[in-house]
Order: sequence, then structure tokens, then C-alpha cells
Amino acid sequence: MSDHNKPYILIVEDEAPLVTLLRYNLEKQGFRVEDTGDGGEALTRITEAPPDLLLLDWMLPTMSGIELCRQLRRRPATRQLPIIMLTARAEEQDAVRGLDTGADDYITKPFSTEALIARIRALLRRSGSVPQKLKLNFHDISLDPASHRVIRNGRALHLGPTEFRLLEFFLRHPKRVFSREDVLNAVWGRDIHVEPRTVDVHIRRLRKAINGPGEIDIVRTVRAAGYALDLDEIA
Amino acid sequence: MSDHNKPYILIVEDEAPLVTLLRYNLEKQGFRVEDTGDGGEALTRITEAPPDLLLLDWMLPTMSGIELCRQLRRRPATRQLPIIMLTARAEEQDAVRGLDTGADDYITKPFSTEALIARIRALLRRSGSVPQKLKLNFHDISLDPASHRVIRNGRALHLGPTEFRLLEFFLRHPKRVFSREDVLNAVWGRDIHVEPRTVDVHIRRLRKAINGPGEIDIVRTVRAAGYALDLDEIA
DNA sequence: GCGTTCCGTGACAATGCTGTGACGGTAGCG
DNA sequence: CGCTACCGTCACAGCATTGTCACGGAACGC
Repeated sequence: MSDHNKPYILIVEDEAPLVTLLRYNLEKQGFRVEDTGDGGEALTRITEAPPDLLLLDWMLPTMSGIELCRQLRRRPATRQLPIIMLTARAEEQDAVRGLDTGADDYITKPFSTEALIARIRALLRRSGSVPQKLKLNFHDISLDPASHRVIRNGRALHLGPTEFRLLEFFLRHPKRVFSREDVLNAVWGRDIHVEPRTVDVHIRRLRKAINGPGEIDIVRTVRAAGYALDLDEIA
Repeated sequence: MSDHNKPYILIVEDEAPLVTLLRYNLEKQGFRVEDTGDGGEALTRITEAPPDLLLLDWMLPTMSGIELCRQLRRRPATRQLPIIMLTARAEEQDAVRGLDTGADDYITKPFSTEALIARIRALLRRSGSVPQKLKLNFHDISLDPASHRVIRNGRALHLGPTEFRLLEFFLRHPKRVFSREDVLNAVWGRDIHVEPRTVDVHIRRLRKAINGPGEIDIVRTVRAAGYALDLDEIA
């Protein structure tokens, strides 16, 4: 079979021997592995094809691991990307800062392959192990994150970038109510300053875009609470 | 704000000094902390009020941490519950097995509080830091905090925001009588100034909203005391 | 039975919340 | 540069919700 079914791990690390070792062990475990020693290159490759998990070295030539991490967390597309930091024992203080910057876990060199693989498994399982690739469906709507396409009742919908991310977010958590602040954090970003009422406007634009004539509105308003992707009637 | 907004961490650990230390540091970080040294009791408490994150010691008197972990992973309600294992340095092999059993992370004793807190933050962020909200049931009524929906006998009920919070509060403490002041503190807020009699009006609105024709009233009035959610079957 | 206390009920004015259209600003693109 | 698409903010209207009150009836103690 091709490698496309396997979880895809990107290693960002410049010590060649370590990379060889990691690649050998991870591929033996059934992962698809790519690597790069350059932070900037990593950013590009992640942008064009986001991995399922990132192994990130703290010490890097062009861009520090922590900086790369920060950049990834700033983008909505990679905000959920599982990241494990590789750090030398002496840099433990930095690793702590790394976690706060947005890494999900860290491991200190030297480490046992066994421990690393266990952590990778735990992290992949938690993130659903195939984060970005599955189509999202609800009622008669289908959104394909890969091809960036939305379809309702066979006809393609035209959504703006924000509307797309908004719908994607709600599709990932159907039937759950989110406050405007929740939506802002998830769709716009954590440190962005935007009026909460802005969500209303985009909800309206989303509604206008997805609700054709005669079709029911699947965006439910919950007064004094927020919005949810749900049918108003009971299923 | 009350503790209900803070992330709730349950510590399962039988070394009292360690618990004291953890509690002190975690509460300082703004977490709500509970603890128990008994695995069985932990299971009960998690069942009735699932925490946002679990700190779990490997060595426990009645039930080993790994067994508790396994049990939690078997139940749908706690399958996603973030778990961090506490383990002694010498037990690292076990910790690896722990991760495969379903723990999300582990940390070896002795550890720095700093590192632990960083991991807690990372894990909470990953899990959406959304508290596990379970459906609340009583008699033939079901309230789902996540979807903000109330159902009785299969039909959806329309409640205003205050009525919803009121019902949610009573559902969390069934069969218990609360004075109007209690209700005001819990549902309206501690520093809000509202006439106690206002509760009466909302109780009436709640009754009107949830009691369909031919259905019994599950809101019981206790004269000179307050209200309770209970079946009023007194001869 | 009778007075007193307490609660249910309907009405109402004030407030709060959301839908909607419009507007100016900006980034991308030919 | 002009054009287009998109974004964030605002003002306003319409409606839902809220807190309070007055009235009357029910429950209670004696």
C-alpha cells in the first residue's frame, strides 16, 4: 500500500545521525517520515502539506524551534498540529517555555526510542490520529478540508475564507453551542482583538451562503449563549 | 468569579505531603483542585463530576493507577479525559505501558512544579480546555449543557436563558431544597441585587415551560423554605 | 373560624440580544 | 492604477427576556 494511509511525521532536526535513527525506528513502526534541518523550510513544507505530528528540535540553524512553534500556533490551520519538542537535558527550562508557547509535549535527549514512540502514539490518538484529512459532513452538507470545497445537495457553495473556517469549526463539533468568545478563539486566533459581535455578522454571511431557497437553516442561534451547528427541530 | 469557571483538576495520590505541595501550586495557578488517595473513590468522584484533567499516581492502595486508567478509557464519558501519570524514576518502563494504556502523558518523580504546570496547560489546551459536560437527567427530563437543549418525553422545550440556568442548577442537585437566596447566589450570581421574590416568577415561567398537558410538575414548593426539584407525591 | 404569612398569577415597562443593511478600509490581482 | 472580494465595525429596528409590582388565593397557626 502507499504511504498515504500512514500517519505522517515531520522531523525538524539538524543532527543527521539522530535523524537517521529516528527515521529508521519510526518507519519500522509504520509511520511515514520526512525531515528537514531548516526551520524556514519546515514552515513551507508544513504549509503545503501539514503533517499529522511534528518532532521539533529546539536548536536549529535559521529559525529556533520555539519561534517555529509560535508561528504555527498563530495560524488557524496548524493550531491543532501535535508538536513534540526535542531538547537537551540542560535546556529543560527552555522546554518548559516551549510547552507554554504551544508545544504539546517535550522529551529530553538522550531518550529511549520506546518512550518517544509511546508519546507519539498518545498524542496521535488524542488528536484523532488523522486530523485534517477527513471530510466533514452534517445533514446534507459536506466539507472537504483537502480540496477546500463545500457541497450542499450536490451543488457547490462559494464561501469566503472566514466563512469556510467558521463552517469547518462548527462541523468539527456538531450540535455544540459555542460562545462568541469561543468562536473567536478557535477561528480567528487566540490573541486577536476582534469585537465579539463580529461573529454575528459572519454567521449571517455563512447562513446566506449555505442556505439555498427552500433549505432549512442548520445554524442555530442560542440566545445569550452563542451558536451551534444543529437543526432547530429535534432529530 | 466562582470556582466553576476554573479548570478542575483531580489528584489521585496517597502521599500527603506531595498532595499538599501540588494543591498549593496548582491553586495558585488558578485551578480548582480536589484530591483522593483511593482509586475506587476516584472512580466514583469522576463518575459524578468529571474533572477537566486527572493527575494519577501509579502506586495506589486499592486500585493501581493503570487499572483506573484502563477503566476510565473503557467508558465513553471519560474516554477523552486528559490524564497525566505520576511515576517514580525507576518505573519508567511502566510509564511507557501507562501511555499505551491510555494516559496522555507522564512525568517522573521528582519533578519541578514548573514542568508539571506547563504540561497541564498544554494538555488542557489540546483537549479544548472544555470541561466535560454530561447530560443531566431527572424523571423524564433531559438537559444537555453542551448543546443547550432540554427534552421532555421526546419533545424539545423552549426555555429562556434564565430558565435554562435555573433548571440546570436544580438538575445538578435533585431532591434538595434551596432557599431563594441560595438560588439567587447560584443562578444569578453572588453580587447581583435582585428581589428574592423574583425567583418565584422564574420558577413559574420554568413550570409553564416544562410542564406539558397531563404531565406532572417536578418542581416542588416548600413553604417558608424554598424550592426543590422533586416529584410531589405526598398524600 | 380567622387572621397572618406565604405563594401563584397576570400584566407591564425597561432592558437586553440578535438580525440586518450599510459603510469605509484593505489586500490581492490584472 | 482601478477593480473586486472580503473584512471589521456600526447603527438601528424588532422582538425576546427580565425584574418588579399588585392582587388574590392557599396554607398555616391558633
